[in-house]
Amino acid sequence: RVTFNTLINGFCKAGEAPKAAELLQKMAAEGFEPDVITYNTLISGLCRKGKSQEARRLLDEMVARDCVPDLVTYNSLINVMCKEGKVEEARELFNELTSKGHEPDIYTHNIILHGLCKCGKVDAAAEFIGEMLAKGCVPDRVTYNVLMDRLCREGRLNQAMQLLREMDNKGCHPDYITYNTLIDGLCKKERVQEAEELFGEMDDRGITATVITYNSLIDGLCKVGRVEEATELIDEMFVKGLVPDKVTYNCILTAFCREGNINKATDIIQMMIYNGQNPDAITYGTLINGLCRTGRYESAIKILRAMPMKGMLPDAVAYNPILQGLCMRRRMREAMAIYTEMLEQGVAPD
RNA sequence: CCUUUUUCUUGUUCGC
Repeated sequence: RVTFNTLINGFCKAGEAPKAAELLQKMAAEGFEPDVITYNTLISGLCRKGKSQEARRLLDEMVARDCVPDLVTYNSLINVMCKEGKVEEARELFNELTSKGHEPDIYTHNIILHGLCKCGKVDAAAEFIGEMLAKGCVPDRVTYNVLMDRLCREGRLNQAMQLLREMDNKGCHPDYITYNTLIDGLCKKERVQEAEELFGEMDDRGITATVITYNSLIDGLCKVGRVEEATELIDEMFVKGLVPDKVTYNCILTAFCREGNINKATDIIQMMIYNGQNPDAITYGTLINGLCRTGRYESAIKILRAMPMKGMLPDAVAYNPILQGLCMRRRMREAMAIYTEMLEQGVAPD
């Protein structure tokens, strides 16, 4: 049974929920009863793919088979409710937990807190922390990370930085996500120099930078016009054994496209392919925008039409710059033709 | 540490 559970988990992590569900059938066929861990694994896997309906169906199935949902099951469900923006519903389930015989744990609290933060209910979040503390539920790294992320997004960077120091004082030491969150927050506010200082501090403390750390810094450097240095960080990543991903190249690509430097833009795309990272929908969307900014609508449309052949569906973001550019130049006939094409391709306008 | 749940990064949106 552990073997099956492990395999099911593997498929879920690889984003292959259907194969995982198949294994559930096989497992039963071989005479192994799925247990609560099997169901939890599948439910969280489905939740991660946003298939909350299927997840609920599995919950019913597990109950029908006399497999009692545990706190992990409920945490997954509460999480998917939050991800769908149904925080109120999530809180109801949270409140019902006790009557179901489970005390919400630190995971449950962090999930709700994150849900509240993400939909901007800062006051409710603050109140929730109060409840949490009153119950003797001690904030952990994740709690701090969630809070700091929210503070950063609200531009309250100094408060976020204070929390960083508070963590150390309370013996709840920051991890790479803490630093990634702050570095990104600083970069987004164009406080790149402070971000670089934190990057150094991270290194001093022996907290290893990740691809995401570099991506945040690279994006920050690009946004303040330090594209040259951003590009050099790619080399530094390789030196440290980190593999730049699509996001890394997309950040640099955005900078070149904003500059209207289509030559360098195509160079970076070549480099990404050479380094084993295939362009994604964002890469194309970025390039299309760059082409439009430089008036090259025909090229942009060509790229757009080539996307399906690469197995990618253009989205509204890929179409919008073309429409916008044509509209601004009063080329409405062409704009409407593209709009029609968009609808024909089944792309929803936004 | 080693079967399951929470936190971090990239593209579009007029003129002045």
